[in-house]
Parts: sequence; C-alpha cells; structure tokens
Amino acid sequence: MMENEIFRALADPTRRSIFEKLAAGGMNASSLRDGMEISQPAMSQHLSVLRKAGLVREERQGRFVNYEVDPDGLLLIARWLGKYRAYWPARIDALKILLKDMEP
Amino acid sequence: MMENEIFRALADPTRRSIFEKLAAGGMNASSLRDGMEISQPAMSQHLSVLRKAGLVREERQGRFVNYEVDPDGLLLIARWLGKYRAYWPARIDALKILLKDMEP
DNA sequence: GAATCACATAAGCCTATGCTTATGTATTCT
DNA sequence: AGAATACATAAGCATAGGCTTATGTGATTC
Repeated sequence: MMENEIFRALADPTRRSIFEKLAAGGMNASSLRDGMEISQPAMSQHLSVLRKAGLVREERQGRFVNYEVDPDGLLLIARWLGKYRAYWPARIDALKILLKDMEP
Repeated sequence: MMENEIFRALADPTRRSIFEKLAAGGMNASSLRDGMEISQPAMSQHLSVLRKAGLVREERQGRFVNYEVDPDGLLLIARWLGKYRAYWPARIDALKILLKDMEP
C-alpha cells in the first residue's frame, strides 16, 4: 500500500463516491451499485483499486463480499497531510497538538 | 478550486515532489527544476495544475514567478479527511477534538 | 532596441485509465 | 447435479494525462 496508490485511487470521483458510501456503513458490491448507474464490472474494478490502495477492505460472506472502509488508508493521508502542518490554515491549527503522535 | 482538482493534482508523483519541495520554502520555477530532471514546459504545466487546484499560489517578481504552498488546498484535504473521522485509527484519535472547528 | 532570460502555451505523441462486453469462478438454492 | 446469484477477470476501445518540441510573452540587461 503506497501513498501513490492512495492518491491515484482518490483521483477518480466515482471512487470517492464509493468510498463515501462505504463510510456510511459497510456493504456488499451489489448494494453499493444501488442508485449509482455503474456496471457490475466497473464497480468491481473500482473496489479493487480502492482495496489495493488500502482505503477499503473486504470480507467474504457466503457469495457476497462485504466491503468497508480501511482506516489504514486514511492514516496514510493523515500522515501526508501532517508533513505540511506548517502551512495549515489557522482554522486547523489545533491539529498541531496531536501531530506529535502521528509521526512515523 | 474543487476537491476533484486537488486529488487529481496529487495523483501524480512528480507533482507531489514539487509540492513537497515548495513546502520547504517558496521558490521560482527554475529553482524548482534543480536536481529534478524535468523539462521547463513540464514544470510549468505541473505548476499550473497545482495552482488551479489551490495547492500552490504564485507571485510574479520581475521576470521570475515565485511559487509557494497555498494553505487553502490543504484545508480542503483536511476537510475531506474530516468527513471520515469515524474511521480514523486510534493513533490519530486526538484529531477528533479539533474537528468541531473544521466543519464547514 | 536587440538580445537574453524566465516562464507560459500550443500541438502532437504515447501511455494510462475507466468503461464496455464477454466470460470465469465461487457459493447457494432447489 | 444443475440453475441461479454475486462477484472477478479478460480483452478491447476511447478518452485523459503527462511528456516532448516548438513558439509565444513579458521582463531585464547590455
């Protein structure tokens, strides 16, 4: 799981939508498609990209595969953001406090 | 400046390198190229993408153009990350405290 | 004011990427 | 066992994205 894969995964708006949907609660690939106008293979491919980036993880349940947000990916983004804390605007200045714990 | 432009800008490793270099201190486009094996037009194009994404801002100084990190872009990422605070791993749990201030 | 410098833009090429249709692979149901 | 369901993978296509070479533009220097 690399920084590069994460940002490339999030560069696609459809994938960010999928991720956002999963953040509201884990679900299987079919449920994810509901109301999304996306083909089954396209969804499968997007989930694969998200999974390889560490943003999402899967768990087989019978013939369904349940997907959920993987905190590991979010941690990497937080770390990336942390590198630039010197430039954070004042509104998130408080973040500085916790950054000590975030350093690799 | 949109969320989409930000993530797409950061999806390219060269652009993340440029951004990281700028985070160490503002400088002009030529200085940015030093030790980077990148053509002048390529650098100019990357800077344009970063600027349109709100990650970088420019200031003309004579015939040089000085670039520096734009905190606005970072704020957007922080906001995006904030949406998923429920999934942040324990190590950045402290972030929750400040999130009240980050909400739009 | 002509040459030079710093940078931006244009046009074209090549690869990456997201989609489609078709097919493969588990798992469940009858 | 056979059909159906849920999903993954393969192959092909069309567009997007990053690079290159060439040229344009604004500022400085001689």
